[in-house]
Amino acid sequence: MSQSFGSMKQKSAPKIIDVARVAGVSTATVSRALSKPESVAKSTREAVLAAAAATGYRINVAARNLRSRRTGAVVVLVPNLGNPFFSQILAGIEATLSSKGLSILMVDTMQSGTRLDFIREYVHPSRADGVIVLDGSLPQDLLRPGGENGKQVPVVFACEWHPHEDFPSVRADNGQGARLAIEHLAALGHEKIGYVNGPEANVLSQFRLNATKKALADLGKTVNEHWFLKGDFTLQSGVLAARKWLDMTDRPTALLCANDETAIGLISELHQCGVHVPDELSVVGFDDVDIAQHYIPALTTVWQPRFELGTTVAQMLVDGISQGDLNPDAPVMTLPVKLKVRESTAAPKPVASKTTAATTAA
Amino acid sequence: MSQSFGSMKQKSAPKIIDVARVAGVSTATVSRALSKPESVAKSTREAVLAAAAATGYRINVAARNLRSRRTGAVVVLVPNLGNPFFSQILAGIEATLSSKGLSILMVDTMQSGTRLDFIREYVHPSRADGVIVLDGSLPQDLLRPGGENGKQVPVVFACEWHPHEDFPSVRADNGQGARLAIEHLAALGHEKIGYVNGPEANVLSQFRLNATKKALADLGKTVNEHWFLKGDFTLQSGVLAARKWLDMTDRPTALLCANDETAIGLISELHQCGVHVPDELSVVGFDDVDIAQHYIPALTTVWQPRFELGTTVAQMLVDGISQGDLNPDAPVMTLPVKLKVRESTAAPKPVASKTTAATTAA
DNA sequence: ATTGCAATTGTAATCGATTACATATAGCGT
DNA sequence: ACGCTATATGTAATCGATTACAATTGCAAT
Repeated sequence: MSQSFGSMKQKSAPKIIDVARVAGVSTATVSRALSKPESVAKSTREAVLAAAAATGYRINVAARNLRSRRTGAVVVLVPNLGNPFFSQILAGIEATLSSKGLSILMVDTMQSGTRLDFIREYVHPSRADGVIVLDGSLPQDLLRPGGENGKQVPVVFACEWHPHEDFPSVRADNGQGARLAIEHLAALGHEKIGYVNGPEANVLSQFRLNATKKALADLGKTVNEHWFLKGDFTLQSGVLAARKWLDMTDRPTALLCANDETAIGLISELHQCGVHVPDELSVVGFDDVDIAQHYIPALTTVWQPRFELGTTVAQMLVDGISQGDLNPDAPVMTLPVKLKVRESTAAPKPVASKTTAATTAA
Repeated sequence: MSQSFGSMKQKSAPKIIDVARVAGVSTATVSRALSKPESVAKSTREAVLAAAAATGYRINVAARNLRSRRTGAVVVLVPNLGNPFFSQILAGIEATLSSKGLSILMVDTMQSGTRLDFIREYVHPSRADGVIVLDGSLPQDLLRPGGENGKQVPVVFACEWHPHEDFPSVRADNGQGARLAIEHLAALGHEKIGYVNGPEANVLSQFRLNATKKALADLGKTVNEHWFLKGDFTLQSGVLAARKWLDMTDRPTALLCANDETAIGLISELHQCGVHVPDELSVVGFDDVDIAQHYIPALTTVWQPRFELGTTVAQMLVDGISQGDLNPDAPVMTLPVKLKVRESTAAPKPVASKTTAATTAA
């Protein structure tokens, strides 16, 4: 009854030569039939496919990669996988890359932050065919390895970018987003408009901040530095911003936040303190995360095409990989944004102390 | 002035033999010095390391993988990368795997859903050293490939699992979570308690649903099928649940939702319709996503240790990989949950029609 | 019939590391 | 001094596919 008789030998995984034998052709033909089907005769192709199916053949990726000097993988450097903002972008990247047969090596630059060498490992032709960077604050030499010797891995940026380098990149029109938000607030009648920034070192923070100031200036509004608060994109930084706002003597009547998390943290803390949005303060977010329209109040915010950002940057990289080179003239694609006006913004409430209310009357 | 003189030959990437030459040793020694440093004399090791640094040597991963019959990669099958619920878990997985030098191949089973073969590609020893599955609804044969021939890839589940298979898995104590939620509602005085389910096919949905019914029964509460609504974990399904609740003649006074998204969609839609939570309906979520405590009202919900779920499942897999085998007795780890009582739950409002209010008085 | 070209297929070198096995050296007990 | 073991290193086979190059075949044009 024992099953361990000799004939039951553990046949190891079938290799290309096994398929070749079954199909009655050479390994070269099998390889071609599988990877470049149009280069073999129809009858041969069918025989090979049948043999592959019969033997249960599965290609050994390492062997192929070694010989063909590619990896079939793209490294994605994410600042913080725990941040839901990136999930839609990643989904877009995944959709495009997987449709091209490329796999995704996901690296969290925050987790791995202590060991830059760990990240450096991945930015290398033997590791990946290309790199997508969602983190604008990585040291530049990490992405331009080697210098003179050997080929570089194509690198593209999405969302964030390196201000002083010219890598190809795809981004949302952050400047336009800030401008739309400020114009919306101005149109509602706000004169005293502030801003809650993201991390100072972050290129998006800087860009949105500058665009905000410019838009305010263009509209002839006061740019009061006291109304420009620091933050770091987290819910908690919104909470802190709320407390700072409460402590102010001369409060802005509207705040644009560097992202939705900040806006939500801000509104929630104000709510805890009995301050109502938008009655006492108008708040605008940035990104239009899924929750935004279901927040209470529904958040007025700048929508970004996050999924498309992902698909676009992935496509850009795929094109670059297949062309062999990527930086003809470092294209920068800027995708349009939209302002979603919802319930967290309203006209400022008439100020009791001043008699500006009178001016409203004819 | 031309730079293109002959001596400026394009030196290709240095290989192990180049390092060996510089260090004055054999390739075998270089390999050992780099991967098993303790097996080589101290002086040699230093010489090799210096030579590696001098030449700028970077290992060719494909070559190593081919020879050593491993991949250094773990496949993570995510149901939906766009869903922020998974980001914390992924971050935990990333933290643990990257600390072990394993890279992550991220595959979105929803994106790739139309082509199961695409996913099958990844569940193979030549592609990955192990697989972490966050999607309980994948066909089983996909994860148990081949059958008799060849070795299997170790597979572990996190969060979700296969009800009829015994893969090792790590999960939150969903039953306890549902029970805590129901007990909390009961303690507040609710008699009419309902539930908004997730996708019916989802194992979490089923589990939470059953635990909810059991908890209700144990407490002697009515289990009214009309109060058990369908859903699918999305914000939108919460919105629909709200409309169904509004349409009811005999409404429950409290609803437990299968996840936070549903709860938030529910509350936001009720808010739009002028119904106040928790005054007119108590709502409990599940998962404690970051936003939950900053929602208005702050969401009472069941907290799950998401990051730890990730680190734990990754560690389990790493152990399994190093032991060569994984399924000694298919361990199932259940991590504890906590109920976070916040502001979306309150005692039910006294019913006007009945005179039950009188019973409250002594 | 012969040559030339295109379409197919086969042969064998090759990708770059790891590792089984062989060899050399050093240390140590008797 | 001898043999024995442990440690360190070298030699060369090996992982499993791809692909340059050669060889074959069929067919059309001359």
